Amino acid sequence: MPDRRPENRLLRVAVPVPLPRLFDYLPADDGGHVQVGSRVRVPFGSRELVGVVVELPAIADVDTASLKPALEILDDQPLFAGELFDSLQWLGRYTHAPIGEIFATALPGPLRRGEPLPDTHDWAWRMTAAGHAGLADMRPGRPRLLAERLQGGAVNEAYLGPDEADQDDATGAGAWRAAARTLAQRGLAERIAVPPSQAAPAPRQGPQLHAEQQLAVDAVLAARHHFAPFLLNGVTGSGKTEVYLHAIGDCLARGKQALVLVPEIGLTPQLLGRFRARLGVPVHALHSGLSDGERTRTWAACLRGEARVVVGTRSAVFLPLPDAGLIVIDEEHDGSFKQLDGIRYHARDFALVRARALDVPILLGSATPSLESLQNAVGGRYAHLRLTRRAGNARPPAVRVLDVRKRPLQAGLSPELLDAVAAALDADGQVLVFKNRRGYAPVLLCHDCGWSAQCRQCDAAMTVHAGGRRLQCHHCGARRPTPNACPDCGGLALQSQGAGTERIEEFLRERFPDVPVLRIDRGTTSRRDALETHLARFGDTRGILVGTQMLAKGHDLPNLTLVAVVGIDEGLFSADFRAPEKLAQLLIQVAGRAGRADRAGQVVLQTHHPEHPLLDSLLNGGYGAFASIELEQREAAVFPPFAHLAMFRAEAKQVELADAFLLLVRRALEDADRTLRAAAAPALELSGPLPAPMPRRAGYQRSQLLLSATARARLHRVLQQALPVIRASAEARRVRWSLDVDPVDLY
DNA sequence: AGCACGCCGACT
DNA sequence: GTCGGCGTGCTC
Repeated sequence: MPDRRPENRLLRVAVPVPLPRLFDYLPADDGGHVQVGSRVRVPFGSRELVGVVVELPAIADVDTASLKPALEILDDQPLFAGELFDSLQWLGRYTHAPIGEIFATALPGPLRRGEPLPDTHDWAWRMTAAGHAGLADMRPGRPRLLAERLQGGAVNEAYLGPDEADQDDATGAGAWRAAARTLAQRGLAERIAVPPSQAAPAPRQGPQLHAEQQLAVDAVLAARHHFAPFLLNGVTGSGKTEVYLHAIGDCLARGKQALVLVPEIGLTPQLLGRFRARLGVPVHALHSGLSDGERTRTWAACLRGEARVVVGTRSAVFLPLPDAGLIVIDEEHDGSFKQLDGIRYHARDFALVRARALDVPILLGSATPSLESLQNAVGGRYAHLRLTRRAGNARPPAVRVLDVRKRPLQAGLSPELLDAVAAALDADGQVLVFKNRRGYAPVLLCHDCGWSAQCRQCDAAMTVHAGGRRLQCHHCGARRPTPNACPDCGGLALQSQGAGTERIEEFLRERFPDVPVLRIDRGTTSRRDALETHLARFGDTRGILVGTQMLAKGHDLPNLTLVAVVGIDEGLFSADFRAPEKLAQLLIQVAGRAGRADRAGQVVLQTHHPEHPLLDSLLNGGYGAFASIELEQREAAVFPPFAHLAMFRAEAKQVELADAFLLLVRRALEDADRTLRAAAAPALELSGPLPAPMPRRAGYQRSQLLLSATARARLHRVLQQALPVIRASAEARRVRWSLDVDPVDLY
């Protein structure tokens, strides 16, 4: 039996600094009892930091001469225990990130700074004695309705309305809370702290499941006691959420916690309202719009097992789940699950690791699954559940491809597209003009014949550099000057892609002066709730919406009869191997916005490449057909999911410094790979240093180096061996650099 | 990452 | 004569 007495134990602490090692401390003078997973305040150089205890080595085993004592034990119960502690260790090894930074990113700000775990009581309202006496004299109205309800006993603040479905509905919860405050001002009611709700869930009956949904639910319930990954592949409108609700309801009935991850844009009040109304337990939301205090209380409520259901965005994957029973990832293909800075984790992938460690089922839902997940389903690693039927009678929209080669374009819009817009407006419909301009590097395109500049050595488009004067390949680095005329047809209509949404909006305003034109993009809609507000004001009247990604999902637009998609050609010929997948997902999603049960919608795709295989497979065989062709191409080209990638990025004031660092990285990786080659298996492929998609940003020159390996284990071993050399180099300190395992955006 | 220590230019 | 530039070294 090891000696566990605290006075004979050191604290081995993970400190939030970018150093890949742990630091030992003598026990704190206060002698507080420490456990692995608790936070401690420690001296570090000339400052104080909050770290996490990861080991309690015996004093006898360590040279204590240079050790300082810890200052304060911050938790008497560990914040990271069991599964979460282990899974975070795994994440550290997988991302090759310092463990101290991993723990720090897993915690909400206040806990990271050392504040105590907050109370997690609920608030309730109850009548005062004066209230009971005064009820009879009250005038009719909302306050009186509420007072009558409170007569029956205190009511949790989350359930003030007459109907639980009202919660968080702007007019619902807000108005009832106002009524409660009115009562309080008159001394008729008071707000009291109550222990968190322990009530058994009071779920409500949902609609009857159709046969496919029932099969899916049965499959999940049959596997509910163990780790089991499911891909729930359901077309738009097929009722995936109903399947989630049944699985979650079962999880709650077993007294377990459920975690639901949704994309940033997917966490709407409507979704929360639906969950709350149906599940009959408090549903916690976790997203970037919450205050530090709210996030921290939710974290604490999870740790204490009080929160039974949490719906959250990416960072919710770090919540402690002592009683986990189920994890759901909605829209699993969505790019917002990947964190792009700091610890570059993928919430979907980490959730899978956690589900395995927790030994619970995990449900990945999407109408347009990622090729990674599809491949896992095809390979039998995930059970593949399909929902092919649309609920109700909703018909899929009619899709028309418009060939715009040699057509006169105004603000990038063809006359035929404008005719379709006019017709839809004449029929009192709403029109969405969707401009796809998602971070693709600019490619060169001939407007006359559709030719685009391709690299001679790679199967990829070249990107436009140096203000349009040069073409460069991001795969091999090849360069050549931009041609003056199209090499195919001799035309002079070469253009690098793109009229922006502002230009389109301006043009449409002039062209259709008598209807409202609303532009929705990052520029007009930076605040979180601004989208809802804008769309609410736009209403159901005839008019035109112009926008990008943000309009691809979310808010229902029942009067939307025409979706016009422009600017897809850069996606068809992007240098990014993931561009076709993203474009196909986007097209399916945007198209799904048109039309309702009673009125079929219309989708118009404007392109220079009406015969492109992507459009052909998508239009004729749907996403499934597209995906199987695309998977074959990925396999042939040895791209994910048939290869595993990692990306080093570097930026510096001078390109030379960034490139010098990446060259050192390259050499270190090649050395490491050579020493491992005895272990057989094909070698690592390296490409770079190459200029990053936006080669200059904020005065910094940015370069990147891509690694690719067919065996994941090899990729990790090479990184593990090379990283100490890389970190210790003088070059590393002259640049800002990062390593991204499983990068999603290469260009 | 911070922060301290340390050795070279334009200012009270 | 000093204030401050950022190179480089270290953090239990």
